Amino acid sequence: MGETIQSVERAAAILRLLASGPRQLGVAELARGLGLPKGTLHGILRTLVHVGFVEQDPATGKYRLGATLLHLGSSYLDVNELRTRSINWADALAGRSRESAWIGTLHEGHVLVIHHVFRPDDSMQTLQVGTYLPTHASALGKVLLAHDPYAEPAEPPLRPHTKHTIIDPGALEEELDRVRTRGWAAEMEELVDGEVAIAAPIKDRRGVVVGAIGIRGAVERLATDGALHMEYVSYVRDAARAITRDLAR
Amino acid sequence: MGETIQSVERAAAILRLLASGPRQLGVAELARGLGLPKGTLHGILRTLVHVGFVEQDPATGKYRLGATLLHLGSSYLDVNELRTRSINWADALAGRSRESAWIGTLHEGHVLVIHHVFRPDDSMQTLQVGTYLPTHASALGKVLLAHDPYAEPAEPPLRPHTKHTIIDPGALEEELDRVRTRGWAAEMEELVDGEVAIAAPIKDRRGVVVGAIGIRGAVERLATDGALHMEYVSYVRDAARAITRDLAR
DNA sequence: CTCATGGTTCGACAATGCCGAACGAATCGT
DNA sequence: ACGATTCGTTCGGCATTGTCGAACCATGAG
Repeated sequence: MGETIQSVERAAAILRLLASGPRQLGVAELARGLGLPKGTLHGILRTLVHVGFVEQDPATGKYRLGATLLHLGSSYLDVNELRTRSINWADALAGRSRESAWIGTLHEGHVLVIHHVFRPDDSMQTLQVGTYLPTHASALGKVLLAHDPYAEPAEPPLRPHTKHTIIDPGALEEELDRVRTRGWAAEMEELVDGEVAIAAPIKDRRGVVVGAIGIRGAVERLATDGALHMEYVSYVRDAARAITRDLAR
Repeated sequence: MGETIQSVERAAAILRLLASGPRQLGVAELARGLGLPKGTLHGILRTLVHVGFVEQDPATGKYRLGATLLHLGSSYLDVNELRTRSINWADALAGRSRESAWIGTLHEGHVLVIHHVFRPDDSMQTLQVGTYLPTHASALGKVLLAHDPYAEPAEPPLRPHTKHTIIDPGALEEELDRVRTRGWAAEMEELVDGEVAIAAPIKDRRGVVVGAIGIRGAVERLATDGALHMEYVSYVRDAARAITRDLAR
């Protein structure tokens, strides 16, 4: 056995491809996308259907992700120590700031949202747990990037989300320096127009940054004339410090 | 190739076993649980780690689920038609009833929660999307069970969650009959003490039940002297009918 | 009505991954 | 402090396992 099991790796590639778009894919499309013969793919797909990781549309014969994955994903949240330890602090942060609170980790070049508390007194928000945020255009991402030992500033080019998004690698590096020295990150309408965010790093007992926590809300509530209200910054930093302390025990 | 690919099936079994408990498991434990040689498992685990489905604790060497699964699970939600079509209705239901709204599907003998709207004006609730509810002890489960062609009342024995849980198979069958004729299900403190729930079926364009929608809240708000307030029942049934109509288009 | 495209089946070949025993490290119990 | 377990990991031979490509039907478009 050389290094890694071929069929399992291929199965994972199929799942990732199915997850990459909202569309459901057929055998032929997958074969083209992965450069594998149709017959081979069919065998793996049959197995994935059997274990519930993939579902097949009875009408068209095309394939999509299965419900078992949803359950496995939520099981991951139970195991995740960072999340279980920080849930209460995120609730408190949301309550004190009266804005939505977020917790994220670095994962494959993106910020993976592992917890999300809605803004109090404001329903009609969709939950973002499990989704990706861009590292260069989010407060959480800047914090994680700034403290990542491998300093991987996501694969260029930096995609602009609004006209305020930092797309110049040099400017991003300067911004990350500021984040490092200051200890927290701001994001001024760089991901969504009209929304700003604040984030601070969470460290484990050895001092390495394992995640970030922050809030996000309308610019008119959190800032005046482009300057953040510092009370919100202290809320976020307090929460981050509390979780860090909690993880050290 | 007989029927299904061995290594992929084994990989899935590993993931399910890791998801079954909050604890992280070692190679030896997995080998015992699955009846496979340690060496074999190690190879599959190495691959699962490589694709991010599994993480290994650097300290203890034990394995736990990986972050990629969380992202795959949330991707499933994007693809799921029932969910995308019913989100708005669930929001409306939660708003009108001022209680938490839930949408679930039958999956491997459990109710899989695919959407969950918090109760308005009440933060500090943990999201339940992706978790399982028992079929025999939840309003959603009763609805789904009552209309399941394969009529699988979950594997006995029926586990009691409170002293009101229906644990007698005969009594459950009677209850399901009532649900069928009445068109909706009630659950009076059968899952959690002090909480009641109401649910109604969602059908696709062919008329088969593909899911259920309902609300859940404190018994003192939703009922008086053990009798549900019928206005809540109509809220739920209205929402279910609206989604059914929506799916038919 | 034809043709292209999509999902599925099949059988032969050999590459692939399974297995069991052996290794070194860590932990537990005494 | 020291054996005795128990753990995660490595390795190489064997045959089981999965890969491959061509052939098979359905479906839908032109």
